[in-house]
Amino acid sequence: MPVTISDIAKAANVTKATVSYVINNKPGVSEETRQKILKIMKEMNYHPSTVARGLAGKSTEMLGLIIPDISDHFYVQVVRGVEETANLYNFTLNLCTTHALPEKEREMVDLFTTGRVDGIILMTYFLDLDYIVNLKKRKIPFVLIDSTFEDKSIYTVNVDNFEAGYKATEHLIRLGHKRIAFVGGPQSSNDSLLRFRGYRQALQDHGLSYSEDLVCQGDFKREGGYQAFLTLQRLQNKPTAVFAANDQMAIGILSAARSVGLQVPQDLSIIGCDDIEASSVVEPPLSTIKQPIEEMGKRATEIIFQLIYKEKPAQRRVVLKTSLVERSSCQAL
Amino acid sequence: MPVTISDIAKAANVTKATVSYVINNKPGVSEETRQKILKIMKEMNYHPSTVARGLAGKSTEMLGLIIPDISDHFYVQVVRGVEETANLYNFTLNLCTTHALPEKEREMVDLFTTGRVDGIILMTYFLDLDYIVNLKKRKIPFVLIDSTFEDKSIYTVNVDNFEAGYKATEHLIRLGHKRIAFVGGPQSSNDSLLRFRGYRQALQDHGLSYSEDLVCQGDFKREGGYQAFLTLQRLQNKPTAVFAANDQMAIGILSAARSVGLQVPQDLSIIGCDDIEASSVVEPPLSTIKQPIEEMGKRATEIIFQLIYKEKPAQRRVVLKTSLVERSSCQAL
DNA sequence: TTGTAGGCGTTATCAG
DNA sequence: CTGATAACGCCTACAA
Repeated sequence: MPVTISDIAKAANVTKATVSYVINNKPGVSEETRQKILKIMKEMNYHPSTVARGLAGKSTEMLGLIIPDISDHFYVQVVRGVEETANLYNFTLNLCTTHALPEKEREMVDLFTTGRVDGIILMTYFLDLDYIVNLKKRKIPFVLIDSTFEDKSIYTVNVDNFEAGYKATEHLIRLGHKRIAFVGGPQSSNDSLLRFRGYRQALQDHGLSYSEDLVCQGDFKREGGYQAFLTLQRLQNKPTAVFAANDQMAIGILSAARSVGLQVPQDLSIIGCDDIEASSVVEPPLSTIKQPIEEMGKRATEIIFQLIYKEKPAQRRVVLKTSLVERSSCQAL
Repeated sequence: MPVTISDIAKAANVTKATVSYVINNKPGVSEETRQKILKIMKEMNYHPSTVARGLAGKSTEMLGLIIPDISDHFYVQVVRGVEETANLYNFTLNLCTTHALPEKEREMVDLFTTGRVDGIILMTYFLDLDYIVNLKKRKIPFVLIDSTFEDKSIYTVNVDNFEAGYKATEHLIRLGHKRIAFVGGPQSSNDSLLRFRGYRQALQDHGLSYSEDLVCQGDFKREGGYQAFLTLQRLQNKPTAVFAANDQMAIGILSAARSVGLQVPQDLSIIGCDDIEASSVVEPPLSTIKQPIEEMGKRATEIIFQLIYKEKPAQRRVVLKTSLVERSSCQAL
């Protein structure tokens, strides 16, 4: 249906090969013919079929991106980073979601390894290390984002979640808090676990005792934070500060605190993690640990392109640092 | 590199054609051979190449989606609706952004019309009607979201922005407000224009006079709302309520009001438009007009599939209704 | 019921 | 410098 390379060849009175040469600007074509062909291509509004090109073994100019869920702002930010970087290379994104279903994860990976894309960025949580390592046999570059694997043979990009927990807790400690609660995410969350470890380590490094009472489990949602705080409030010895493993929960804690008549930050300091948009408009604005999420997408994409173009990436594991965003939800004791 | 149809054929002692038949479960293959082939495909973990299949004229199982910007929450929601619907059909998304650059828009459309995808959903703002109508010649289904065209020959999905403006204004009027300001988006925004028209119409229908003084231009951003409100404050006869053409600006107006010592909603009622996440956590929670953005993506995708599968969509123009979300930023006078 | 052969649009190889 | 020609993996008449 659309105009093909043969149409151009015919119009220019040459063969397809010659046209192909000028498309990929390879030598072996006289300047005269080259210009003529270029002109005709313009006139006929010709665009090489990426599909055919892909079949013939060349680049598809597409990157596969596998995320669990596009409703989650976290992944949206990753997508943003990937998209913008891919754009620089004139690549387009092939996006799919798994909804954190193991079979879907495998299905999507299989889909992408059939030559439909030139590289894959994956955020999967159920594929085991064996499966991932075996992906290398399929000869298509891939990078993992936010994965739990520490294997040295694969490329991964992560945020330093331990450091995030450490920083948040340390901030509270510096403000003089001694009874600091931790509200975690769901059991299954590795990120939450690492932040928790950072929290413990910070307590320990500053000579504060760790108490299980002060640790609550949430679900990364606002309501979970709300409930968790209510639980905390039933304690004899209440916390003066709380570190929530993400901002959504921190905001839930904020409303819970208000609902029981506490003032933030006068009566309670709160720090979150993520730096979502809502955190800056909430009252009081929420102090938080900002993660370079978009940057993760960017770095992963850069690695993919190095792999595609056969350059050797500097490192296999990149771990990005977080930063403290001080707003008004924390106060010195 | 990966296992191909020939590999399967060889292993099963049949020809590629036979394998192809069972892949597309067509008749003409004995149940016995079919089972045998199926089994071998499983064993060898075979997946037909979508690329080759696309070239041969079959479905690519991909939808092209063109948006201006993935940093904008509005488009993210559209993507979400599209993605989820496409998923039901086992389609994958080919996403690209134009950053609202005219050449990019054209480039992406051209890209997608070369057979790389089975259908296109586009949110472009610079391609003229002629160009769009001509797309039909390329024989690939497409649907426009949030477009300004009223042409009856193309498929479009929109939100009723006029109604949004009307509803917001009417809400304020019902609360007894008579001096209602309007803070619009950038000049180029058609959505903002339509909401403005709704605003005017509501005033008129309720016998209120329209005054140019009460209309300010913003930029759809928080800062723009902030500045716009400061301008409004310089008026002799100040407004008692303001309708912002989007929530970001409404939030800016909220801070501006606070900064000049006004209480919301006691001294000033504010209503926004969009219902972004921040609107529910801001203090006081913002009343707004909720748009079914995700629904737009969903509807557009459904139309695309009807087109792909040669069913006739019920209508060419679908216009979705908005709804009022009452929170605490508006008060009866 | 199965196999043969040609085509989809492009690239690559190898002569001329 | 240019032109045939054979892949690439799959689909679909048509023939056996």
